[in-house]
Amino acid sequence: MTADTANHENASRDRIEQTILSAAEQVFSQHGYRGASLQAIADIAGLPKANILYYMGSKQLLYVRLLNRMMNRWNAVLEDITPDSDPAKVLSDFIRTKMMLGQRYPEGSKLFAAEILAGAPFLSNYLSGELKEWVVSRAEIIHQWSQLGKMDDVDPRWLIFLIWSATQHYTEYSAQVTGILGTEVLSETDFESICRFLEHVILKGCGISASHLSNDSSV
Amino acid sequence: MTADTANHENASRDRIEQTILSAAEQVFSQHGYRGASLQAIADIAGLPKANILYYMGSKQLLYVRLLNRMMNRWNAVLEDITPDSDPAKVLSDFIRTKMMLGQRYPEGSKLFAAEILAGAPFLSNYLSGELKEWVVSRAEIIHQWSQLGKMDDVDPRWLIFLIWSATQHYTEYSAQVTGILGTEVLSETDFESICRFLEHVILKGCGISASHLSNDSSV
DNA sequence: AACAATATTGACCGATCGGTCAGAACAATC
DNA sequence: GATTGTTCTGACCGATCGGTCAATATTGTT
Repeated sequence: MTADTANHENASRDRIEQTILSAAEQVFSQHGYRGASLQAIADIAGLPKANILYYMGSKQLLYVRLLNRMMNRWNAVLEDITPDSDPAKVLSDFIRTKMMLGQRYPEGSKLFAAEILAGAPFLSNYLSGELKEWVVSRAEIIHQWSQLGKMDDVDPRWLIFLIWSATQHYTEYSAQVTGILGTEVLSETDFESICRFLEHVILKGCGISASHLSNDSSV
Repeated sequence: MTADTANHENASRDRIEQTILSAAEQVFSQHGYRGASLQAIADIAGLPKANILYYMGSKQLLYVRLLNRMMNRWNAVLEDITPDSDPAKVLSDFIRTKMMLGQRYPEGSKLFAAEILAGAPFLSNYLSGELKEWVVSRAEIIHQWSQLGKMDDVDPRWLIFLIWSATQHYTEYSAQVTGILGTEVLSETDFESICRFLEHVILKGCGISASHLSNDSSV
């Protein structure tokens, strides 16, 4: 054990761990915690099963590590809004950011969805703690927007849930969406069309004038 | 084997099968196909595992039977709309019906969601067949509403997906919703508030005047 | 009562599950 | 080149997986 055990920079170990995490994300996102097997993860990673456990300790440690990695990616969203912010800009940014996060981390998003479907056994503290506080604080600011006459007096919690669900749908239900559209993946054109549609409907539906959007003629 | 094998009315058998289906719906909806075990289903049903297989044949047959049962519950939604229909009434009915279906069959809805998350291995034909045709035909009618000036010229497919996702969210993400709200279940007041919110935002967002809604002051 | 059909279930099967461990292989230091 | 610490992995463990089956219990018919 060298002196810099904690902060040593072992590139080989990091690369292997990333390989395992990526493989595990695929399997967990498709089959959930119970349905995933370490053997399947090992096969995708191209490593013997014992090697997975050598690096990750246990199935559960690997799983919660993936959950934490995904939650960290969601930070910094809607973090710096104030009552003075422009609802049109904030909400359309929110919509686009969430859509892009889903496109960027589809497996991570599905992993999170599967965890919630299972009743969130590993995330109940997070949901009723950090995330609840995040929603409550954002909701207060949105409510102030309403009182300032910037938008309709809608319940901010339902608005947040609406944007979450509408954007997540295209990653977590990608199998349904592509099956119905008849394409393998969502095209860039469709992606842009969906973003414009959501911005149009949600902003207009909340009585927000699209101040900074000049080209909203075609949705 | 009696003469009326196909249409005999064995109440005992029906009751047992319903017990098994109900127990299986719980387990499959939480853990997906792979993660569910026949032993867990048997324990909830209060029957020995061999009895489950005697009635259902196999794990896969039991699973597809649950999928079919759930899909049948979704029929008759938006079936009788025409270009002459009132978009406000049709869409608000659509929203409320989907919200109620999610509340009525939470396990079935989650089962469906888990199947989609896994890549829809048992439903790909249904998605690209029946369901695709359903969406295309409904989209055509909605598009005609736009051309008749009844609503904005939005892409009907994204509108359908929006209503699906926004309503499903409260059943499939119930663990997240209740964790954030701090309540165990969704109250009747919240349910009504959500319905009104979605009607308000989606109808207004699509440029539909709420003709038959007299009390939309508080959303 | 006798017989046939159906329902029930404990015992068992090979396969796979998550996890352990001893030892081989490898790398770094002296 | 010997020593030491780390990485790697085949073999193995008890438990559980979906599924089979023979034996038993129950029910229905005559």
